[in-house]
Amino acid sequence: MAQELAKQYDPSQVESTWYERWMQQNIYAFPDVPTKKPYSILMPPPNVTGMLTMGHVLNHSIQDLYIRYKRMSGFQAAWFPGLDHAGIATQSKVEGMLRETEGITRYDLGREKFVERVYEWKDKYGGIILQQLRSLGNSCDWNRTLFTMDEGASNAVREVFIRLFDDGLIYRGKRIINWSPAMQSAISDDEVIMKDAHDKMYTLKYMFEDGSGFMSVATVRPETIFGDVAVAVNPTDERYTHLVGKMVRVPLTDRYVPIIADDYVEKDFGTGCLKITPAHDPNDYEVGLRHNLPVVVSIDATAHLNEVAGIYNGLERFEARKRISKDLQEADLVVKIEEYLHKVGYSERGGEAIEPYYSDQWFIKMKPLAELALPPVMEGNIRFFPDHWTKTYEHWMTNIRDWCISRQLWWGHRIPVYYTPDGLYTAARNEEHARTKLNIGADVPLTQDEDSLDTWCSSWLWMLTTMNWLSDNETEDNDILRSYLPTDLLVTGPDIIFFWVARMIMASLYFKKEIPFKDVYFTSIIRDGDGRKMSKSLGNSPDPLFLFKKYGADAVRYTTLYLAPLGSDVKVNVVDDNGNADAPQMEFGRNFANKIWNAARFLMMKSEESGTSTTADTLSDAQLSASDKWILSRYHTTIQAVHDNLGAYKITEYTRALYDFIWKDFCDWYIEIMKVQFNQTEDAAYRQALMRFALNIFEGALKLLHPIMPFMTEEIWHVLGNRAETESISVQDLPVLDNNCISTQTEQGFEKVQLIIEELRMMKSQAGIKPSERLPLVIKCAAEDVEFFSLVGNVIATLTKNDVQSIAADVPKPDGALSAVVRGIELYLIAASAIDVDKERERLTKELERLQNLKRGAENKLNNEKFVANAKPEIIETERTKLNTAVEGMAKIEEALKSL
RNA sequence: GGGCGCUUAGCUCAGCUGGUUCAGAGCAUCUGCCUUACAAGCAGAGGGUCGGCGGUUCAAAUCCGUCAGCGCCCA
Repeated sequence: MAQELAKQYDPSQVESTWYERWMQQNIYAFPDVPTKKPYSILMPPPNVTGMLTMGHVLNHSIQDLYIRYKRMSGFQAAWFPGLDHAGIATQSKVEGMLRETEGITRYDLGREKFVERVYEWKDKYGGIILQQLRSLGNSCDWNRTLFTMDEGASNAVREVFIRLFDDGLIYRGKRIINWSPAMQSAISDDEVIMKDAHDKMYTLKYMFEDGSGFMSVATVRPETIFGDVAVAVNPTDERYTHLVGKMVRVPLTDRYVPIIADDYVEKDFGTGCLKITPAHDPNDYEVGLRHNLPVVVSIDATAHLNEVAGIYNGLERFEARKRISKDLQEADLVVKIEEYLHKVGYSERGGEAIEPYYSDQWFIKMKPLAELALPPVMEGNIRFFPDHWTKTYEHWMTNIRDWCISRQLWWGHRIPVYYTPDGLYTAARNEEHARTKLNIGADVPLTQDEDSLDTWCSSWLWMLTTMNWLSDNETEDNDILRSYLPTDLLVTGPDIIFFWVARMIMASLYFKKEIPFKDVYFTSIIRDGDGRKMSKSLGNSPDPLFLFKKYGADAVRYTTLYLAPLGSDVKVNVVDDNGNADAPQMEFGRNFANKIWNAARFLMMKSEESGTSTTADTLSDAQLSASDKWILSRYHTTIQAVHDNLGAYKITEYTRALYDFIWKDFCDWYIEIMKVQFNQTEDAAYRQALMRFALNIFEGALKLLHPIMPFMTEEIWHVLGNRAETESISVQDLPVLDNNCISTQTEQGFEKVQLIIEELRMMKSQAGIKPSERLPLVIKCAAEDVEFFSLVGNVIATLTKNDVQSIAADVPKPDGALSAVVRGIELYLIAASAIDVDKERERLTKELERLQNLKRGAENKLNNEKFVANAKPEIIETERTKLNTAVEGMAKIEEALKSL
């Protein structure tokens, strides 16, 4: 214990050292067959696209908190880590990098070379991310790290495709899908972000075939007129019913299209006439299907107009809009142009406007899966925290739409479908398998589908692939699955409730007939000072590593969880620090860490002074002072609070309970009292026992705090106990709750002592007397309390820097003294010089007013018959006590005022 | 248009299964302290009619309704 501790806590050295030792000891690995009751968590795999954000810090801190908490509660803690290949996001990053650094596109490299380059990227950034997660302190079993493109995971993805195909749940078809022109790929509905757009509403003239005038048709996309196949009106719209069946001419063309009637058209919208362009609008597509209309594609995959557009062939869509708008006006085919605010879909990745695109894609039929996945959540077998997300989940599941899973990307799992030249196709593991399924010979050439699968086609199997399900194409069950599925907790952001959470529930139930997890904790969304969500794309998140370096990972973890309540977003102010985004609120956690560090320094110093040892006896029951009993009661109350709050996922409450106990109760009060107790005797055995007592509580508090501040608690636990490097606090048991130690009576008694001390300090402060000026103190209390206050008198005197003159039931009020009444106890401080009578009168009058209000409030209640009749007895009793103490106190203060 | 959430001190947020002297914490501000654990600290102080209105109740920051503002999700 001879180690010198710095005055200020320096996390940098401590954190890296301990993480390395934990890894060397391999203490976070877990066996396939648990030796204890298992508790498992699936880590949502971070993307390999770049750096982590504050959101990851929050999410991973919560997971690590629960894993460590359960590990210290006697469970086999099993945290499965991994990384996600993030198809579209990663491919776009790598393409961007190639464009900027080498001026080339993926087509210049070809598929194979391009994928090699993406793997290089993945190795680099995946490595960085894993390093960041280590810096955070994650106690997962890294030996089990799974990458979604690993062979085992890929096998499962392929097998799942084949099964769903064979079960008739996967189909291929021409549909309108969301097309990202930048990525040259389909994207799912969930990857489209709707944003307000200021556009123009054009009302165009569609001339009648017989020359009898025109229909006014409103559109925001005049560039799509070449794909028009009809003009639709509402069947109940009397303005137009007589026109249904007539033909009108598409502006700027020689084509005529019919006027049709369809419910989809809103009479009040625009002119009530809608142009129908099935190839370029999903709603129009549905209308087209109902009326057997052709699909005319006029915009190609690169968002340029095609040959159908005649002289506009080859123009980019927005350029075309300008040209066509101008030409329409010159041809007198425009009725009016108005400003129009509406929602437009943009690609989550590329950021460009989505182009609805008519093309061949692969889909999963979602309805049968949704029917499986809804009941467990509605019936509470899977619980959401906060609970209100179940409504969102229910709505999505009951309005489910088929999932477009094909992506025209090179980075991802290639679709395992093989085609013959005759157009036969099937899903298979390989060509041989496909030939068997198609019953064709080796001479028939086969080609594999060029497209890749949506990234979530691997993520939705995460609870299975992390446990090696079908990793060899065949093994349906194994020790890991039997032991750890369903997992206990999933921690994730509510923004991926559909992408991921819902689909995992579907996949788990469909393929394994088992729920994937029991509890789902939806984290807060972290926003910057302006309320914007922190994200990689916005670049408004501080770099976690910068924050770790400046404040310590423990401090960042602690502050983040302290700030992030269940169920609502959290704002973190971001300021600039020499070019780095900084979050000054993290000082809160850093200061807390420093406080704990210094408490440890103090305890160590006194331990050495007393010569106590880890094996020394603690205080006997008979030796416990009122203060000792009080801190013991607070300590066990805190243990209870930790379990209650973590059990209810009230993480913020957990952080507050520990903050209050350690800083307020232990440091502000108990340590100061300990000093008094330590110094008032020379008894070495008592001093050692006292230190042992305090150390036991402090080490217990460290254990309770370890799940959220793993590094610092480990360091201090070693220093205080002089423990070997191979030991770890993270595999110790949490302190055991003893309800016998919790006493409201003890706590209330001590509360009086606290109030008296605070009152005495305030009396000096307000009278302008220096805190350090020692004054004689007289305490006048009820006879039965004299003994109690005599025992704590020294504490009161020392903590207020006064000297006890007398503690008795019947002392006369000293002359020229400052006086106060606290809970019926009279306090007198005998000032050396004349007291300021005006100030004293002011202070006493203020207190008198406060008591008068208290008295009035209590009286009003007690005089109210209905209150006395309805309120719970203990509430009534409290009001009576309140009234009595107020009346008593007032009498004493009035007396004091008179004698001034 | 439908659904969900938020609004408490200058700032960031607790408290909200209604009642313990309940209006709190941290930061910021002001005053005094380098008291041998800690100035990243200690001791004190000021600061809010708990978004507006209405209701239920003996009792509302807490429950209900409504309005306003902000945010998110889905059409």
